[in-house]
Amino acid sequence: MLPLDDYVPYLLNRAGARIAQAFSEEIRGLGTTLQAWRVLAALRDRDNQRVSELSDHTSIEISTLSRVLDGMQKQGLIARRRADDDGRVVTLHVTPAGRRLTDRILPVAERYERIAINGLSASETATLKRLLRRLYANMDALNGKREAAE
Amino acid sequence: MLPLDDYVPYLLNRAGARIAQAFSEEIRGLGTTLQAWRVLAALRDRDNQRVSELSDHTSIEISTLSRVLDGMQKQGLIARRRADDDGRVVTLHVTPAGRRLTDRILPVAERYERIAINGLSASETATLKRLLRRLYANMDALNGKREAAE
DNA sequence: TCATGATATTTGTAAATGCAAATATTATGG
DNA sequence: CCATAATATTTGCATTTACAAATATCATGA
Repeated sequence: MLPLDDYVPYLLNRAGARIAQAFSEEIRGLGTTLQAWRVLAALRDRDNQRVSELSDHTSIEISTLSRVLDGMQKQGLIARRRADDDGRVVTLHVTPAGRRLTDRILPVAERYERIAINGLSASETATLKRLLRRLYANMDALNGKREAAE
Repeated sequence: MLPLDDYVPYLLNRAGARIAQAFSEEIRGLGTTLQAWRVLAALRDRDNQRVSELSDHTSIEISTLSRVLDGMQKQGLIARRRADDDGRVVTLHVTPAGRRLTDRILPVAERYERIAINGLSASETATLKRLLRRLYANMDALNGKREAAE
């Protein structure tokens, strides 16, 4: 049978797409993009990440991310630094301008979180977050298995 | 504060991206794409949808969708038909070949649903679905408000 | 130490995407 | 009935994206 609105990947995509769409439109007014925000948010969580880590934390494919970083660097939002202990690794750093932009986006991000979970109780929100983390872990386990098989 | 993994849009995107990624890779072996599957799944739910409805149900931007439909039409998976009561409207129909492809993707889709919700109880799964529908409705309400303001 | 393989990132290139404009058709008010 | 506005879809075009290949650096074992 499988009606569409009982299919988790569909529900997930649908909700995510709507939030991303609305949020993107809004921060366009701040002269930036959703992808750039994902990078800034990840680096706010922890600065000094390497490109591959950032790719993981933002869900941006690594070669795409490389070019997103080009753009952000040109805008002076981030800086690339070559790791001194391993010359292959590039680490990313938020500049003061990047921090200022982050601070302007943050209230918007917080507002969209509130809009998204509007009408959910605190316990429902906590459950939602827990289940979403579990979904991610489930998919991640699958990835691990596939890589191990190679 | 806002740590990233406590932020609903982030958790949503992250889980959705992982599922989409794994599923895409898999159905590539069937000679098709995630976007095409979204169209087929939506039309399986209800055939005869117009382009704008399909855009809504698949979360594919309408001009992008128009070209996805071009490709699927060339592959003989769907047919376009002009509505006889309104010449502006184009409705979409799955062909027998499209149905055969759908039948081959369906078991894969069902498997990914199972993988995603692995470890969740039936009641947790039901809760997850309910909360995701609510999130979508919340964002949709926002859209409605914005359009009404114009 | 040197050759070979592994890892991290970037770049080449073709395809996908999305905004805005164009096109086609229908609805509405005078 | 006609002009104008509204609606549905497609197309022009610049940007973004992703796969594969290239590049740069490091690790390993003979």
